[in-house]
Amino acid sequence: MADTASQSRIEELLAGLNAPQREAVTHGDGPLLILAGAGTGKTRVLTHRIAFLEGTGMARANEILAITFTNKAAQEMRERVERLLGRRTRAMWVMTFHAACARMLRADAHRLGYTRQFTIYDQADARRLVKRSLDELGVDTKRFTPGAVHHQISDAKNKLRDAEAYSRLVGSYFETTVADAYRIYERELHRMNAMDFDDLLVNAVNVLQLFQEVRDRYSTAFRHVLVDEYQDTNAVQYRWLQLLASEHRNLAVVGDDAQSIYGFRGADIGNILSFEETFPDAHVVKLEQNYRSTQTILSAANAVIAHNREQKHKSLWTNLGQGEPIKIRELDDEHAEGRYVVGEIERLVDEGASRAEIAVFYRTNAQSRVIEDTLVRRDIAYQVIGGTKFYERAEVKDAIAYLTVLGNPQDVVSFTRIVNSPRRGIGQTSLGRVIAHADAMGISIWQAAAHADQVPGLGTAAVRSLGRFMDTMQDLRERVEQRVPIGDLLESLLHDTGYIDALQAERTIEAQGREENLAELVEVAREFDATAEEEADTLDVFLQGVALVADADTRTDDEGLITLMTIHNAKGLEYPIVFIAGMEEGVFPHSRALDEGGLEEERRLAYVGVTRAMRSLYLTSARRRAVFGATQYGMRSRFLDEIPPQLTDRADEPRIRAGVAAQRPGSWASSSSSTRTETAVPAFRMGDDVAHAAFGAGVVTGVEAGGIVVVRFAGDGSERKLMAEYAPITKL
DNA sequence: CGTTATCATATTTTT
DNA sequence: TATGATAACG
Repeated sequence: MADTASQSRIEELLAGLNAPQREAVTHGDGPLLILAGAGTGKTRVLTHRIAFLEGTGMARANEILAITFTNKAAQEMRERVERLLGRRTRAMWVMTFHAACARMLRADAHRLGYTRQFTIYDQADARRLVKRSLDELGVDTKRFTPGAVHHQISDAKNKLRDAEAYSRLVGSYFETTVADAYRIYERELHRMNAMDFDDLLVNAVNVLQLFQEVRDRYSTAFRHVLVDEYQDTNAVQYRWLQLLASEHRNLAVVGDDAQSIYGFRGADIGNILSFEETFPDAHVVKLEQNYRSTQTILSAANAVIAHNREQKHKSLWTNLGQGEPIKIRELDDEHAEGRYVVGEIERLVDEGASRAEIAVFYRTNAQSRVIEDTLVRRDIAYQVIGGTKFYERAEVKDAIAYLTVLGNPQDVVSFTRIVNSPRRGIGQTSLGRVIAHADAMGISIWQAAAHADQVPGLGTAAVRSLGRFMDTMQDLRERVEQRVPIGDLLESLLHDTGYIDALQAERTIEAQGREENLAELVEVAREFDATAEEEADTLDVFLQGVALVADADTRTDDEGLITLMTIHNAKGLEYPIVFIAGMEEGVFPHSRALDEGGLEEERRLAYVGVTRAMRSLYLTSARRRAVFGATQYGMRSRFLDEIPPQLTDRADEPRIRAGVAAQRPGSWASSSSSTRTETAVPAFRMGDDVAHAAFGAGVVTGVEAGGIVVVRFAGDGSERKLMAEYAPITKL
């Protein structure tokens, strides 16, 4: 490794890193803990370290395992490493926990009684199966919702407790019910040759633990294991990492305990807090210099997080200067809050800010609606991150389920999904008979359906309908065996099964949208076909890949779009200008978190939110907010009070120094917003003819409280609710 | 079997 | 306020 060319390449690699970053990058063998505060360049350190290991010959590409939580992060990491190294890195395992486990399991799941085409169930599939398990037990699924039960099961799995271990630990009636459901659920999953997300991890650990030769194979192969966002790992992931790093002990983890916000999903902050106890010889590096935010923002974040007990002390600093104070505004209600936020956005854009630089965060998705309404009214383009995801859309899931059944004939959940979609006249009763018959005979659902005439009690219409359906499926399966490209397969599938026809028959805008989504899915498949190697079993590789993709990276950096999202979704991102709305007790911190002792995690969430901001930060709250229809009065969030006043500009309080206070004595928000809406009400009456800038001519069909008028528009016949004062409407 | 009406119910969610 | 699930009806 000592030739001059590579020597200079390494120097280049290290140039521009600060001292602790360089220390982390160049660390040799042995466990390494990198405590990286927000915005301190942790991805940089990770990618440079990988490049360093490879560049110096300390590890070859196929000896490196780099783990992330999201596909996006994995993709980005690979790209950055490739840019640093100046070459492709196909042999390197840079992927999510789940993808790595799925890949291992495709090779070794047969040892646990699965085939390599096992199906991966997402949360919705899993919940459906839990429901069936509960039904089998005769449990009232209203008292014990499948969601809650699945959450409990998932939690157990994440702690490496199987059904037996779980049942030994529990006492309450709810828990014993869960234990019974857990047992049936596991049995069913296995019988269907299916795994849920948690199983990917659990079964990977099982394979490694039960089969010495498998463990040896992987633990020898991976000379260096690197993990991103280590604070979010749970017990299974921890165990999996331990097994893989057992041979070389080169485990490098990067994380920030202050950003652990997925405890409700089983993430164990203890993994990072006790890393040094687990690995007494661990080298620890702290990254505290932040390259993102102003010192004011960092000081606020530091001050808030200081209120937590459980933490590794860190103190973020920057040389970017103080910057402007944090603006804290208290408004009357959520509408006034929305108007304030949008008003500020308009002002900032007028002053030259790009819309893409602005983000609005909130604690719960429900909060987005009011803000969206206001943005629509003011005609400001925006995008919401996190809504319904591409792969969770019904039509996409249907199409995937069709493919899944072709590969895995035992998969009852997928079969159930597609058998009557589009409508074929095979209802619950008929399907139930087929399933019961399959169970009784010990055959797959596919086989039972293929011989529908032998299913007892099935009506002639159902037999005929099933026969037609299975004929189509049989033909499609032959095409799978002929290795038809997946794009083509999918396309003919959608036509042969009548799916497209049914959508077209609907003649609605939504159906058209669904068709477009399906076209996009075909496109995804075509891309896969184009890049796939000439290997066997491409269908299951495609399906398992698709199952592990959350959203199709819809996050666009479109120039003209304001971005709205929950704070959870904001982790890892940065924006010059950030608004956090709903800073009230009960909303943020969320009431449910308060009940369950999750205050520290809420505070970490606040820390994450605040540290996303580069230049300007706005924190807003509403004195009054409609929650589920009813008005609630919430106190300002405690997190606001944890920010030292000298860092803030609070318009609702007399400021210590003159200036702002002189210009606005008293409450700024209450006087303006409430009076404005009330004066606007009498302007419109039922029956008034009006004109709207965008929708055209219409007639007022109703007047509601809060200055809202209902207008039916002549153009498209639609009826819309508009804010009289803000909507661009005029009386004729 | 499919449609409609009513009622309960309501964080956050990388895979 | 909105959605989703079940119950009753056609």
